Amino acid sequence: MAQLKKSIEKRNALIEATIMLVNNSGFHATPMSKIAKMANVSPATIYLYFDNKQDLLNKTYIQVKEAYTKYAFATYSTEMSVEEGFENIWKRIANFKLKEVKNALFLAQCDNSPIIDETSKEEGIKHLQPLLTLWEKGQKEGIIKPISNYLLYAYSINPLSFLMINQKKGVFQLDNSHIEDAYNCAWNSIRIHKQS
Amino acid sequence: MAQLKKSIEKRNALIEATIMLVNNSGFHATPMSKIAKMANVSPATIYLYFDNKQDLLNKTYIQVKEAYTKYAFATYSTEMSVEEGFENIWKRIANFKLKEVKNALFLAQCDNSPIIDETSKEEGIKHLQPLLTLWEKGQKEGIIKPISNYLLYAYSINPLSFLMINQKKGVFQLDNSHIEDAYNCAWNSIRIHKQS
DNA sequence: AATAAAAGAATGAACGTTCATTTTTACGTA
DNA sequence: TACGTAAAAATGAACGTTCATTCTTTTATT
Repeated sequence: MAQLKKSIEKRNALIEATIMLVNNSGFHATPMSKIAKMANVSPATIYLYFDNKQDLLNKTYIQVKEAYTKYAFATYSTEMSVEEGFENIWKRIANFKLKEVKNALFLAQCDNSPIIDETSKEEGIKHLQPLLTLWEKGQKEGIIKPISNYLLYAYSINPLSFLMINQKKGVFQLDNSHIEDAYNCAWNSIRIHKQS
Repeated sequence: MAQLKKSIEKRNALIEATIMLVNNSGFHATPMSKIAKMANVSPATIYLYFDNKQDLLNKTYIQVKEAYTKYAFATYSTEMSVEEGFENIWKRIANFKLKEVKNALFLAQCDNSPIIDETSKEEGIKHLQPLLTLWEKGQKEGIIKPISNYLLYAYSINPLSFLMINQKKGVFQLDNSHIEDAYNCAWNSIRIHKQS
């Protein structure tokens, strides 16, 4: 791989095209030639920026995942209370999925299939730490259920991916009132309820 | 396609092989030749049972989905109360995912990617009706939140798929105590809480 | 003019599917 | 029961296409 000069635009066009085409057809059903065409580039040019097709996918995944986590925590501060902090992070994540549908769909598909190298996936998960720390704090304070992080994530964050996918199909609209309902589901599923 | 006689075994072997290989590599990365080899059959033989590769995948999907929904509702009766009925169905679903890991993973991957025809997916969803009816009843009784079916599903049922996938990776173990925790998350997320 | 970037055509491997042939099964006849 | 035969089922090799990647040439940059 050579030094890239004025070519960041081209690299971005390639990543953009990859996202679009993978969303619509899946990775293996998307030929390099199509990616090249959509990015207005020769197929050979892709190989100036990426080692091969798998590398293109991995790098795309990591880049999108980083943008996602960066967005998720942009307005969060560790000074916030547990409930306030959770609501803040959750709504940022929901917002990302509303605004950046393409990117969110791409992540959902990658996370649910074996097309991404396991090492690239780990690379992408790293930045989730602030949320895990917040949960830990909430558990110490008796606000969050004392259960595995995987369960907390499965019930409070992951459902948004499912809603995304169904929104894409057009059978469901994830508008602002639904977002509020969804937030209540998420929060109710992980918070501790006073005994009845 | 001709009449199939003693060949149900062969058909099943093909479907079984498809599930295994798609789970491990994804659909497009699984050549027909490998499916044939794993089923101890010639590649050409596949075409006696299925029209083409896509048809093989669709039929596999529908068959597994039907087994799944049949299992899910096997012990449910409409006489049950809403909470009882929900717990019954939920735990059957969880159980299916514990016992039939291969099948559950296969469904999760198909449901989250564009590899299955939309018509086949609709075919697979049809059998979920009893759960939707139960929710409707619960909403009338003021027990279940008055929100979209998609939200109810996203928060109470879909998280199990995520937990599945992470179990397969070996980073999480979905044992009986986790199941109980997960059930509480699910139920808390969709039931109406008394005002605080 | 020299070097880097990009292009398009070429290459070779892999794959889905089909074809020509062989093997197995079913069954009527002796 | 044993045999012969026609249909069904199954096979392995072959075909044609697609695709990732590389090679050679052209274009842009310094």
